[in-house]
Amino acid sequence: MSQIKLKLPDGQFLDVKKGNTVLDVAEQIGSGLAKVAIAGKVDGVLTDLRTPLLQDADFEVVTKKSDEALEVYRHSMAHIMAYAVQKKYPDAKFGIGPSIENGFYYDFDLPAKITADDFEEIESSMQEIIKANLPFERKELTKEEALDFFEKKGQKYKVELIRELEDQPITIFRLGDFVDLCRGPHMKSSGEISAFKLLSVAGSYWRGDEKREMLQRVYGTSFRTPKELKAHLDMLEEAKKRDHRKLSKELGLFSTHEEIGPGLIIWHPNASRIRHVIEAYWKEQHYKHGYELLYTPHIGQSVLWETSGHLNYYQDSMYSPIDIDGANYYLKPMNCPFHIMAYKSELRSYRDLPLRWAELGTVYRYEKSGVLHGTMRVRGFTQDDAHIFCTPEQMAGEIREILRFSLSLWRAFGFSEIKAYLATKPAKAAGKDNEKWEQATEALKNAIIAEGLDWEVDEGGGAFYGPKIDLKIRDALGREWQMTTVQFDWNLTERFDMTYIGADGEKHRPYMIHRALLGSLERFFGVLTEHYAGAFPPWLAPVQAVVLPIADVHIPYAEKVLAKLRNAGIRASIDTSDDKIGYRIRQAQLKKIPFMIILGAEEAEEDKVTVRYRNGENKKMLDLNEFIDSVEWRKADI
RNA sequence: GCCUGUAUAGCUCAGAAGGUAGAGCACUUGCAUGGUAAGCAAGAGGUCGUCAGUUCAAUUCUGACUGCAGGCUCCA
Repeated sequence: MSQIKLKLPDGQFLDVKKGNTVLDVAEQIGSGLAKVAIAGKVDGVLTDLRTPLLQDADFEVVTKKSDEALEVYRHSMAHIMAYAVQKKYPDAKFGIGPSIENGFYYDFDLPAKITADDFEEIESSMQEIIKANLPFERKELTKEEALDFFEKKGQKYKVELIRELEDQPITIFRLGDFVDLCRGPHMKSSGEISAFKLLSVAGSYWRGDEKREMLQRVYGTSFRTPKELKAHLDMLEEAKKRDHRKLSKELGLFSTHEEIGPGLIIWHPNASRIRHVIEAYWKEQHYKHGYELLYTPHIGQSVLWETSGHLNYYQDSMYSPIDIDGANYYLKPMNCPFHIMAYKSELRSYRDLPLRWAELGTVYRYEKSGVLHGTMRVRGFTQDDAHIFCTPEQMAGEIREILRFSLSLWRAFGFSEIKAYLATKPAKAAGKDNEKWEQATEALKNAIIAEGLDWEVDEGGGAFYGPKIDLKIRDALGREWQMTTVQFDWNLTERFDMTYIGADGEKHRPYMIHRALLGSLERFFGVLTEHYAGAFPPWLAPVQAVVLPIADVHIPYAEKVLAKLRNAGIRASIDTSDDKIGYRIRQAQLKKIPFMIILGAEEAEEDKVTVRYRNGENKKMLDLNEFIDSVEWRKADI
């Protein structure tokens, strides 16, 4: 038997017998290690413990504590769940069952519908499987053997998958009576798993294709310990509490109406106040960053959308035309053509560039009814849009500037964890303008690196008209939201035949960059609401302070304090209802108002105020002016 | 759009073998002027999402539609 050479993480080499399994090697390194081994990593690929090693490789043992082990756990959980489902429905056909962030799922084709009521039964069946401590048995088959095996079982989805597999041999895993096509890796046995819970069931298309069969997908979550599981379930609870749709009802933020139409948002006074503050800050910052602001119409004639190409490529997302005097007008799904028309209304010189034109532009897009979600996904929304027209030489600097600007906005709104995704040339743009693509992609990459952002490449994720950067921001619950997008566009400049006169006196094509920093105000507002759980920081809070006189006799003094607060530009209100002070404090607390100014005989006498902070903290007998000075009522540079 | 649920007062939710409904909060009024998360009492408020079907009778059963929810696909 020949030997192979494995390179361990510490740089040492280990000679082992060819054909030894990952587990054998772990054993060789140390029996303690073998005990805690969950899988191996061979040349960076997660590999099952039972896999024989056939050639020299970088070798690493994945132990219980690593994140990769958690993936293995969850993937194994998916098999255990599938086994439980097979016990309940022997005719079940199986789709796929991977591990995902925070859990796992499995897709089933079943003779009956699974509902949440079935979870308890399936869970206890899973418990039994775990208790039985059944081994996961790995077996290698040829493609023919595998096809034969699953065809006999009537597992048509597995057969379809195997047909497309090129790797030989094909591996299957057996757990009790459940045999699944699977690359692995898996645990040694089902008993090594402890904390799990089934969460939900939903439909999902086979292979994500809406023309294919609809399968039933059961989602579950699992962790190494019950404690971690509980922490995750608590987080889900917390997310429910923070749901912007729920908070909207509690705080009076927005509404939608069947009579108006789905996905169309009515902003109520409190949300409108917040939006006003956001917009005011946004506009001020844009002027500071060298932008000009534009206002453009909501509709435009068909010829505009023909030129832009939207009627060709984007019509599915556009609403039917409106006939005006025999001409077809379309509601705008994007603002760019209008900005381009503004550009084209004059002859432009290279001396005019760059032009940075921004607009809070409200657009309308047809979104499938099933995707609508609160203010996060709607049919009418306002983008914080801008278009930058520049020379090719200016491009890199402009990108850099946009990123920096975006980061400063996110910081201002209280978000600090940001990740960039560099979307490169897609297959459909293949061949064309390679040099341009490379240049622009390079500029985007350099900007990301210069800003010190965490990032990864989204290979082929760019639009057909140019590469882009998307920024995802992480909220207080650790959830990621895609917000900022910065996109190159060589298509529209061409279609609209945009030009500028260069230093050489000749016409040149400008570069165009689309960008939205917050994304859309509706979506941003939803994220902001959930991030702060409705307890907006003072500068954003619709009501910043409420004045609460203890009893009627204190109203005159309270009015005086209210006037002073308002004079200082603070959004303050007064609650003179005849409820007792405890009740009014409760009301203010439920409305998450940052400051309660409580005034009674003592305060009136000494011309002081008592402040109750939103967190319950109480500061008695403060000087009003000193209190006012202690709070950031507005972002410094508004 | 597709799958699975779901729809009762402004909100959160009960409810009936098919005989037109109830609580808490909110709201209105009265009493109480009360120092840090719900004072007391009374009152008002619903064609039980819409339209059909079955039935002597439908808010309850059936179907369609619409909205909403969780997913899938798509996306700011």
